[in-house]
Amino acid sequence: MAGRSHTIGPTNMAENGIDLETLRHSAAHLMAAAVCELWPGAEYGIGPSIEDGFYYDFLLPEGQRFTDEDLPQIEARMREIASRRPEYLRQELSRQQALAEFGRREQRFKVELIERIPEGEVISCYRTGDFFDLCRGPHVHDASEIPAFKLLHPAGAYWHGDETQPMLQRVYGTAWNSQPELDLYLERLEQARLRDHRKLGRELDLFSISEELGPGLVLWHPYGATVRTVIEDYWRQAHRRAGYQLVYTPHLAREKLWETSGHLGYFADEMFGAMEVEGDRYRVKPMSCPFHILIYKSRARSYRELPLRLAELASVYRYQRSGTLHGLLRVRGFTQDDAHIFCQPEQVEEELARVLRLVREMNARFGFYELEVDLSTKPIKAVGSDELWEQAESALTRVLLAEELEYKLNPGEGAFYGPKVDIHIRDAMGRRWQCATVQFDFNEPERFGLEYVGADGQPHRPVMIHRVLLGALERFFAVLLEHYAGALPLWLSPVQLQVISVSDDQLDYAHQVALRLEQAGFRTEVPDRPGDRMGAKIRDSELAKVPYAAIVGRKEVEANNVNLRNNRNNEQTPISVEDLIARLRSESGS
RNA sequence: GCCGACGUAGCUCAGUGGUAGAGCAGCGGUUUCGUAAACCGCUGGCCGGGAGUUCGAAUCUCCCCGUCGGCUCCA
Repeated sequence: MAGRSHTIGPTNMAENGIDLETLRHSAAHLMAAAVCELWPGAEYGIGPSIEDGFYYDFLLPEGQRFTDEDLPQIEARMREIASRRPEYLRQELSRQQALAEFGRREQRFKVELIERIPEGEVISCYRTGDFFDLCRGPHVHDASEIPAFKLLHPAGAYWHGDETQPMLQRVYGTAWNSQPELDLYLERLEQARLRDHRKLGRELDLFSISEELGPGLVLWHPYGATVRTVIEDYWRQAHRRAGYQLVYTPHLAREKLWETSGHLGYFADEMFGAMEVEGDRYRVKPMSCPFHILIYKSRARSYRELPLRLAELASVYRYQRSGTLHGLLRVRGFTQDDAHIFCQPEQVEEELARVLRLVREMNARFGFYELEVDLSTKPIKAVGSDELWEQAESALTRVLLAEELEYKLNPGEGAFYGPKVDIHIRDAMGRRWQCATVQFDFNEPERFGLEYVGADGQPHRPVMIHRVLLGALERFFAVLLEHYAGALPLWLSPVQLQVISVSDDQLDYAHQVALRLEQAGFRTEVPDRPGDRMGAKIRDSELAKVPYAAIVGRKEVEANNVNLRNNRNNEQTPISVEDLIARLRSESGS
């Protein structure tokens, strides 16, 4: 899950005990040993340790599949094997020996793996009881050294992750150095479940996805739409400040446009089908770049007006396979905070630096301070000259260094049309999310024949940079919700304050107070369901994660003030409405 | 799309072949109350959809749709 590579537990550091990677890898072997005993003739693929656990892939005889009920049985067999304390015995084999050994055992996946091992590399295997596996190691001494493990869920997984390959049966598990650590991890999984944006979205009445509407299409309810509007307003303001010009473009275009851009060639699988209009074919847009390019091309451009930064909150539609949809994190219709920067080659570094600064500023505003950067470079199949790539990659590297952003290099992982920088944020649970991405594009300026007139009076080709900062509003909203567990900061809360009357007698006063707050620009509600007691209203207010309640009873009416209740820490303060407004202003940064 | 699981009231869930249930929410009434739930009553379901087995299906079988956990891909 690129957008959701969850790390739930503490990092994989062994505080006391065995290195967790070793431990988990050994647990994977133990599980494979158990599976091979229970399903004789099972073939095994790979079984690595992963963040928070391990898995192992199997091909069971006669196309059998694991079900949830199988897991306790496998786990019991693992414990039984572990109680015999089999040692993990290392053995180095020659290529021929290894091929013969796994050939004899009819382990075709292992044979394939051995064939892929480069000449001259040591081929090592590990034996655990009757289980024999190709493996680099290292491992624990014996199976009793795995103090705490649990199998989590079965899943299907293609061999080498390739759909054309057979689908293997994967079992995920987790292993820790002690039972309390395992318990803590399971508890964190439960915590993550509680702050799942899909659950919060329903409970807080923020959004829904309706089967009648269609999978992967989002309905933003009034509260959710309010948050989105706040995000959008801030975004527009920040972009205008940063020198962007805002544009709007349609949701449809002639299919021909996507031929020109090249999207039909390599992106057709993700585009919704064509519709016929007056003999012409139209497509719903999966991205906005061609539209922004057409704005650029609508007249001759001078070097004097570059960089031209066109930005749009653009709703796009992409056909995602049904199995990949996931709440707001993976949808078919979403809104990118898209922008395209057209500039002269020598302006590239400055533009990149500005984008990165804007990424920092915006993420910080939303409460994300930790950024992790991936730089992906030229893949084997690519357009554009080596020289262009070289320039762009070195510009990216220089800017990352200058901005003091540490980055991870992913050689060959760039898009075919240009190198890219992906920026990940870490949320409150330590999970990593990709939101912002900056990509060079050597393809489209060429295809659309973009030009500007330079100081020399000659036509030149501009450099084009695609970038999103929040990514998609849907996904970003989901990340925000999970980050704050639904308790959004004051400036983002759909309802910032509720005025709660002690009895119905103070309702008039409550409405007067609310009116003053609304006039001061705060989103305010007065709960007035007849018969509800103050306690019930406070409870509802807390459950709705409204940051503040202003309690008004007889005392407050008399003193012409309110009793401010911080719903998040139950702090109570008598305060005048003027002071309350000042306080809310300062907290919300407005 | 593929593998597995699941789908009962708006929500959370009970109900394994014999008349569809609970709590919360909603609605009506009574209560006017000081920091997380007042009380009484009522409404609400083609048991995801379709086909089949059966005297009889929420329950068993098959197909479809959707959701969830993965694989792949990505904002």
